[in-house]
Amino acid sequence: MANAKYVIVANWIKEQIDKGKLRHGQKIQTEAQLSKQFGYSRQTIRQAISSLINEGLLESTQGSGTYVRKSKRSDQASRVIGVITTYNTDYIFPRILGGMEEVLADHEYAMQLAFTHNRVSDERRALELMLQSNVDGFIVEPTRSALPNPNMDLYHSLIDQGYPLLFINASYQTLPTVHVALDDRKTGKMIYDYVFERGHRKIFSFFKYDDIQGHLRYAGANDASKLHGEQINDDDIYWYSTEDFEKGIFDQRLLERLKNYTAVLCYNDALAYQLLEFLEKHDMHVPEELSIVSVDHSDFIGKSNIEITSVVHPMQKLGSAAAKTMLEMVQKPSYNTSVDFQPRLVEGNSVKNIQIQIGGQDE
Amino acid sequence: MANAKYVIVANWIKEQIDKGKLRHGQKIQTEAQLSKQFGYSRQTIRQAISSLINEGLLESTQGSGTYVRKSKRSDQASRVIGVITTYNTDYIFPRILGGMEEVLADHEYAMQLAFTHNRVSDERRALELMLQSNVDGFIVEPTRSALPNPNMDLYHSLIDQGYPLLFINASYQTLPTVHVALDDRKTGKMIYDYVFERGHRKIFSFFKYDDIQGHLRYAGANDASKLHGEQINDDDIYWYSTEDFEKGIFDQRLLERLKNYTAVLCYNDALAYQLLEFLEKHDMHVPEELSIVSVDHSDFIGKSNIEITSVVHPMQKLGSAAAKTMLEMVQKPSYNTSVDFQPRLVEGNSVKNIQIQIGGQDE
DNA sequence: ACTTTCAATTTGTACGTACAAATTATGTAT
DNA sequence: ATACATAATTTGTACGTACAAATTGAAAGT
Repeated sequence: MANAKYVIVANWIKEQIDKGKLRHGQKIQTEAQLSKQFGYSRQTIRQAISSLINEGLLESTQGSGTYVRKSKRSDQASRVIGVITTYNTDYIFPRILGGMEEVLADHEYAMQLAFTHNRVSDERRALELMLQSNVDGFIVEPTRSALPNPNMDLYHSLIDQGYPLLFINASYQTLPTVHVALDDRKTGKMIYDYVFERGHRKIFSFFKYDDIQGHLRYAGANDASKLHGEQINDDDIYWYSTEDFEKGIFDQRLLERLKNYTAVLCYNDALAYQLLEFLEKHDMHVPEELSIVSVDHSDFIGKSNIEITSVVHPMQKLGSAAAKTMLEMVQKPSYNTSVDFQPRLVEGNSVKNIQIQIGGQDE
Repeated sequence: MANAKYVIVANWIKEQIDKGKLRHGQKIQTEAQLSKQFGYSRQTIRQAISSLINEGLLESTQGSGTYVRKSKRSDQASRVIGVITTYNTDYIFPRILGGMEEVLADHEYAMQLAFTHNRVSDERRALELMLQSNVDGFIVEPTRSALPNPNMDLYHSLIDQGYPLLFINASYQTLPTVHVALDDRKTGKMIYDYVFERGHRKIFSFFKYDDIQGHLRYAGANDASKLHGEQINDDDIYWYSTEDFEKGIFDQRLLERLKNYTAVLCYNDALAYQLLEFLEKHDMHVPEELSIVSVDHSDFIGKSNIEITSVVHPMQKLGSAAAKTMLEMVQKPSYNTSVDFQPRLVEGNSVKNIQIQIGGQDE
């Protein structure tokens, strides 16, 4: 190795920054001090510092001193926003991206895109790639937001470096940041209320356990049940993960289980329409025998004539709101106004009205 | 101004490069020569050269000399591929992008995305944005590929600058470049052949006139008709544009017109399923009264139970093939192998077999 | 309490020397 | 003619000095 002296000094300063002994914006030793410390001439020290300035790690002001740069990037805006979502094949993501792209393009910003396929390893790779290619800010749809996330180190260093970070659809619980999302708790409450008000008392639910939206929609449904003096039991819920869904969760046993209920709350339309198809294949009629209510109000229509009653997902609006928020954040680093879209339910013909009695809210 | 000496020297060298007196790859004067020429010390000259090296204009080799860099851009790969498509909301684009993203991410490349909404002004904006943000190559789905394109200046300067440029789905006729696409001419031939072989002789067609795919599929259908000794008349074709389709092209007059035919060739599924819905609303049965064949084989299913017979669009495969081709082009600038996907037809139940006579191919 | 002035500190510019390391050109031996 | 050793050339590292320019903080003045 036997490096040159100035390389030794440069590496030493780098280490100090990495170790955290020198923080962003902090002043480093003066050239004279370093010269004395290492026993090298001031010129050699200057060469070391000069190389680090070129790397963008330091900046110095005549008469004042040399400082650690606040962030590697702030020098020039690249006018590119990094967007990381789980999928693009789904029914809502293309719309979200469309909404974003429109706003970003209007403001002469480009969009850099990566998908995580809801896998944290892909999320890591996506974040690292985008950090390398110098984006101005990050719009991220969390991956497995309800589970411990191994990429928190990256998110934290990202925040430390001053990158605007905005989450859509959900946010990580351990990371207090700005978000643009559907109010999932109220959404859960709304779909429970809807079937309850139409007389349903035996209510089954499908919720995702790896996304925080599943937790929140469950919590909302729970809120609603308690307000009505009801209680959701563990048996009334089917928790599933992304992988479970991909493998397929419907079988004979589940069919038998569902026969004890009159209504089903679905985490989203992807599940709801699969359920609908499954039920019709096994001659269980919707909504006569079983009512279904869901979330997303996607316009993909199954083979049946049933249109599922569901809460509307803002999609385009969510995308454009996220883009607008991000552009605010890029300009004002202090901007931290989250957007929560209030749920709105659109009626289809998937819920049967079985009004037992008028005003019969108590048991 | 009264600049520092090293700034004077640096500016002088810059001028020499700009004036063309020093060309890319050429060796500049030695430090000793410059020192003598300016009457400044070698250290001062070194400082000037050092600043230009940091700007990326020069590079020097110990023992050999200092040289003008070949080009500003090729020095560092940004590992970002620019992708410009018309839409993302459609049924095929999310899949194409998905296929691309997978391959690019696997090779640690990021994807920068913009949509043109099939408008040349948006295409221009997208190209300009991407040129600014330093991408390594362009994957472009042409906008209104059949009409004269006002952005040819940008495409030409892009090629001149040595950017790899790859077109998907279609290509501009005036621009000889690499492409990855479905063989649209054969596709047109295939759908014509399919209905012809099932006895249809009164064949109507819907083709887009602003995309070259429309022209090619029409040409293919024409090829087929001639081989069968038939002739497509002008009255047998409905030419439409992106705007026409958005406004809606189906009306009573068209319905009357279609009653003279037994089969319809559709440019793509977006049109075919709208046509299907329109026909059913007006009590015209498919395929009993009118057969439909189309292109894309999208899996979105209309309210009816009809599944339209159509040529499969490669989608994911096309996306990943495009990404792979682009990565080849980035590595080898000479790479110019286009990929043409051969059409494959998947049968639904939208075409009636009206075999008039066996082997009755003449007239 | 506020401003002004001035000195000390710190980085920036400029020149000089010396030798090391890599490349290139030259000359010599085979 | 080819291979090898050697010299010359050219950039890289390192130290030194000197002064300029900008900032900072303390002292002095109002």
